Amino acid sequence: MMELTRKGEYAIRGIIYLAQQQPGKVSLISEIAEASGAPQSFLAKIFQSFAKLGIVSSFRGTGGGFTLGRSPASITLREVVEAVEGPIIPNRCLLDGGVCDRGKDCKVHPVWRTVQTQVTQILESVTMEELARK
Amino acid sequence: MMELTRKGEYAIRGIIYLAQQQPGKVSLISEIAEASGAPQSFLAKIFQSFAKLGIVSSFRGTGGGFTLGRSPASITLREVVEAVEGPIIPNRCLLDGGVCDRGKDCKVHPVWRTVQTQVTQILESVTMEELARK
DNA sequence: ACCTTCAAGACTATTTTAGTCTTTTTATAA
DNA sequence: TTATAAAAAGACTAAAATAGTCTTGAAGGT
Repeated sequence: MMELTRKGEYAIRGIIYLAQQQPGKVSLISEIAEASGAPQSFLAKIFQSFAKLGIVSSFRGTGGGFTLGRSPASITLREVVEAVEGPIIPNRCLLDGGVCDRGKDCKVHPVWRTVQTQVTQILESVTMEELARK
Repeated sequence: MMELTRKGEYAIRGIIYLAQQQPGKVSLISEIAEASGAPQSFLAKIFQSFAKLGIVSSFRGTGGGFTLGRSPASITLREVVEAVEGPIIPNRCLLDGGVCDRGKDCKVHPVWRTVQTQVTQILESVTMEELARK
């Protein structure tokens, strides 16, 4: 239960790789893919969505590739995970402000809310800067 | 991310329904299914596995059905969830004692370990007795 | 012009989820 | 002892999510 997908793993490894490079250094997707053990074209898709979110910056043509879009210290694990896996929602009831069709006296609801809060906090507290340290 | 499946939801609702009945009262699967809004034959499968684990007791023939296998206070949400969804493992690396192919210097590993511990503790601390109260 | 690199979108295979249906076993009751 | 009532077991199916691949296009560099 609650398993990160391969997509999520590749995403994290790829971003950490970028965070470990010298600031401003542009890395090819082929290079990132090899370093993180991810299929290149799959990782390319992931990084495309990161580029849209500003987590990475992309450059085309000769000498192109990817760099981090912001400082490693400002990118949290939560942001990376949610970018590829969607929001952290342990239960459908927690969608849309948490209105559950099972009524207000559902005792399970607040438990999942707690899980959601805790997990979010843990992932929020970890930055790429920390994860990049060797 | 980290979403409980329908199976998990049905399982929880079904067990709570049983926990709300008078101790010793036998409930038909058709009755539990209706009360919990689950497809009967699907819920039957779920309760079959619960019976094997001793979470519920089953009785065949006329007057048969299901009761809780133990006191509601001794059945935790964690037990119910893990019975249907498998162990709480946010990352593959945490399997088999936590040996990750990416080496010991993987900084992400302990984060997922923390998530695992926290979620497990939260679910462990909630019993069916509490959830059954109206 | 030509080459390099990412962007976008269509496509596919595998696995997981979410069930259904049929047959068998066990128990009760007439 | 036969009928009936229920769960157990197992085969089966449909839909969705995951985990990719492949082709073409667009942007930038030489």
